[in-house]
Amino acid sequence: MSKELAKTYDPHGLEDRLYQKWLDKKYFHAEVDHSKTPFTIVIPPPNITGQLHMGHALDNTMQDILIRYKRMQGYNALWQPGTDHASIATEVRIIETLKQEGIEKEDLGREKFLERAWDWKKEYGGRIVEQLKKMGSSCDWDRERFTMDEGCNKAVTEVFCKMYKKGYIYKGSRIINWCPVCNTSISDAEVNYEEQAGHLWHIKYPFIEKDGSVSTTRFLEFATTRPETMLGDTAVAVNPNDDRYKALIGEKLLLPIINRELPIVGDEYVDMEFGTGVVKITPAHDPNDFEVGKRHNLPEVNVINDDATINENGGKYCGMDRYEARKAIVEELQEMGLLVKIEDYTHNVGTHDRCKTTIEPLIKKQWFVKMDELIKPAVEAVKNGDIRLIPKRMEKTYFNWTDNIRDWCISRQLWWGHRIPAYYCDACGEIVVAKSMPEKCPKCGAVHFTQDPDTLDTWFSSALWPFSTLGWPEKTEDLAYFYPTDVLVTGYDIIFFWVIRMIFSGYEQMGEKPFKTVLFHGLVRDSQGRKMSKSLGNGIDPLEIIEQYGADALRLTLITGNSPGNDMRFYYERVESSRNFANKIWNASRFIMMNMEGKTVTAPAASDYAPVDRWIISRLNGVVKEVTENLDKFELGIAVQKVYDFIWDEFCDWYIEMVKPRLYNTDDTVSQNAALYTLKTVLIDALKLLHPYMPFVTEEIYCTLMGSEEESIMIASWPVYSPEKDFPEEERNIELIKEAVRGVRNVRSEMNVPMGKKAQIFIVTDKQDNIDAFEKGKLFLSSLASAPEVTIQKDRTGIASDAVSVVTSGATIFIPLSELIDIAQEITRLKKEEERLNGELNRVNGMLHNEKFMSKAPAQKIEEERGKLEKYTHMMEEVKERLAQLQQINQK
RNA sequence: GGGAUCAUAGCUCAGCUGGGAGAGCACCUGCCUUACAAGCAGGGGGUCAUAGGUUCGAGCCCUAUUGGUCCCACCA
Repeated sequence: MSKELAKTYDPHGLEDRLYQKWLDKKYFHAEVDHSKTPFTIVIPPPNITGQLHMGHALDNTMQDILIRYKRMQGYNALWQPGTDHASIATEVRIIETLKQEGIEKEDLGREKFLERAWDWKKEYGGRIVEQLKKMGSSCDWDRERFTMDEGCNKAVTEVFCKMYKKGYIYKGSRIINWCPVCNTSISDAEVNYEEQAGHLWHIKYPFIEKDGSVSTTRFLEFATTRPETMLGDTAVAVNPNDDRYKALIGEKLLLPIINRELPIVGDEYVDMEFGTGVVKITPAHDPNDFEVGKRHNLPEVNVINDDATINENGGKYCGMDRYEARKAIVEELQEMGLLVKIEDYTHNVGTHDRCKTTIEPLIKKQWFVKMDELIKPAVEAVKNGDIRLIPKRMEKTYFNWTDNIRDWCISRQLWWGHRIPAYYCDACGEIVVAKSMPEKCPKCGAVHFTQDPDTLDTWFSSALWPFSTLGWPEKTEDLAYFYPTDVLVTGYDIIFFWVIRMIFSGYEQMGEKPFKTVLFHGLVRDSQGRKMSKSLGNGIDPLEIIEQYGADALRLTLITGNSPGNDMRFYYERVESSRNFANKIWNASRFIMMNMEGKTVTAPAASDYAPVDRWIISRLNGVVKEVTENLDKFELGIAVQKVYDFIWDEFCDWYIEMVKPRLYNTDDTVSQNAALYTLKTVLIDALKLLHPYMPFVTEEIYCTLMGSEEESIMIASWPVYSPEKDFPEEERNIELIKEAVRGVRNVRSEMNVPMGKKAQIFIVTDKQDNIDAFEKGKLFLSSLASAPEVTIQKDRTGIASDAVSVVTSGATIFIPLSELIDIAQEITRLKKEEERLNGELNRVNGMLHNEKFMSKAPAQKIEEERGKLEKYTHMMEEVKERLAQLQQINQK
């Protein structure tokens, strides 16, 4: 033994040391190897601005579990890591720091700004990676990538040019979501709708009569939540089926303040039930009005600047902020007598998910990805099961988005990101999309070009992540071997941002899905179920938890009792119990090693194993089978629960205790060796099953047990279920003994017999099988049941009639404790037992006498129930007989 | 408006294809039994939201209702 384990489990100093060892040994590294089957996961790249939070911790633990499991199973496991440039998030952060220095982004200029951004990346980009390492993540760090590294840039340019040629990328003037604070367009997915208290202003516009005069008597009333946009009104719409208004279609109204003529148009978009059934149409500042405008060829009058102030089209309101203008316009309308009323009204307002600013719909020239064709294979893949979403219900969310998909606005008015590879001829304005600055204009022959100033949506490059990280657009061996990847693990909150976009990009660029399975997890919430957020200050720092309890405890906590796609609450108490579990294995291992000290433990002959050895081997075998199946079905929480129960309950609380007498008996070294060997081998396999979840503590124990730091559990082979290790006979027999032990303990506890007080027990059964079973378990039965003497016999000969009796399915156990027994109390206890058995018998009999059950239930089920009937009948007889006896004594 | 999801022990949650209700924590009782008090042994506690239905059999499947959470749409 190279060293001993410390007395208490302490993760400090252990985790960093082992992680370094794994790195040094290159265990995380994967190379193309055609003799092995690849298993690949690409990491959802964390933002370079990011700090490790509980979401990352959960996400990475799940991936690490899968990767470690598959690696142990002999797969060529690659966990591809990297980080995301997070264009807008990073740019905002840099602007903030610049502001602190009193510098504006524009003053610095694009080039200097990008220098700052790269400095930032260098300084903070590595931070999140170091934090992932603290979690124990077994990523292949030699392959670490960045969405703006050379390879990814190449992939982005390639895709952009390819899709432009195909007509899938186009530049168009459309209404887009504009963030006046970030000063950029954003995609639909980046808009959050928030309920806000506002008002509904009822306004009326006067008719322009046929003679051209403005009516002083005829008005048309409507309601709006945004009065300031009236400056851009170019029509008023009514529903053509609306009897109240259809005759008015074609007539004209006067837009007050601006004095613009507005036609009344008929459009079915107008809801007759809502408000007055009349809608003012502002094509330049409302997505729906934009559509109406297109249908009726209405002019688009833009009245709002990029910074959300009113522009020159707003007449005297020019220069005012949108909310200031709102106030002023309402006042003016009131003075003109055109304001009918103001109602309180709560409605949903679109806000930018990054900065929470109310977005402003504006018509802008932007770049778009045409989605209708691209989305088809992505829909098909999920429909036909080529890509599996776990849990399955996520498919609904997925289809909900794909069915209503709109073109994706990909251009951003930002500097930090992939610059759009579009060049404009300085002479004629011709657009050339190319991988580099063109030499001369294909249209006019001029040689000077200006590159489009915009950058791409950050998700454009993330969409390519599963193949860009493997070398695409080059045809690399890595790509051929590791693509498509196996599992994508991520939160359900980025299905639209990322998952769908990776899927259609994979099919479009690679002609193949990017991954076979998507495993979703939920959010980690605080103990009160609230989202962890900076503003609430309720975030729990995973690094602090690791510092306090260790990464293993954190990992176990995040996985236990968690099922795919479900949110979970985080409690310190749960981490503590996870840490306690680590301590439990630690001490069990310590105990086993202490007992092996100075002995050479060898594989025993098959006949030297005790039944209890075969029992735990068989139980382990069953657990191996189930846990493997659960892991294959991505049921990580269920799997680890089984490992936990096996280790703590069956292995520690039962097997170790059962085996102690043999360990302490130096006379029978054969039996002692069998026990030690079983302890050791079962422990090793249990550690292996646990390793993906708790990599550090399992590695530390494993190496100590093996006596060498050169060993590693993470490259050891995963336990395999084997039918030869099934011992149903021993499982049954040991279960009988456990039941007997529990029965004795139960009675002793009820009667307040202290541990120290030993009492002889008699085990009575007329079944030879059971006698044999108890006979073989006699040794540990005695210690577990605090009985100095255990007598096994076929009848009650020689047992005091006032002994306490416990009826179990294998035998009736008598404990002669005459000085303690209270006959009346004993009768009550047995009557309760009789009642219970009666209930059981009624249930079983009910089933077995039900003709329909007998004819329809599976034969196996019927057999099962028959077995129970026999068992309970026998137990009932025992109880009745015992009761009769006691009642007799009581009468004396 | 459309959809998803949840409702199980005091709390937080498991419960995989329907076949006798589980865990952790908390609580009560007794134990420092030489691996572990971060522990051991024992115990209490659930009409599985409500009402119907399908089935020999429902926590699980179907329908409706109530309450909570979330996503999508965005009727001015």
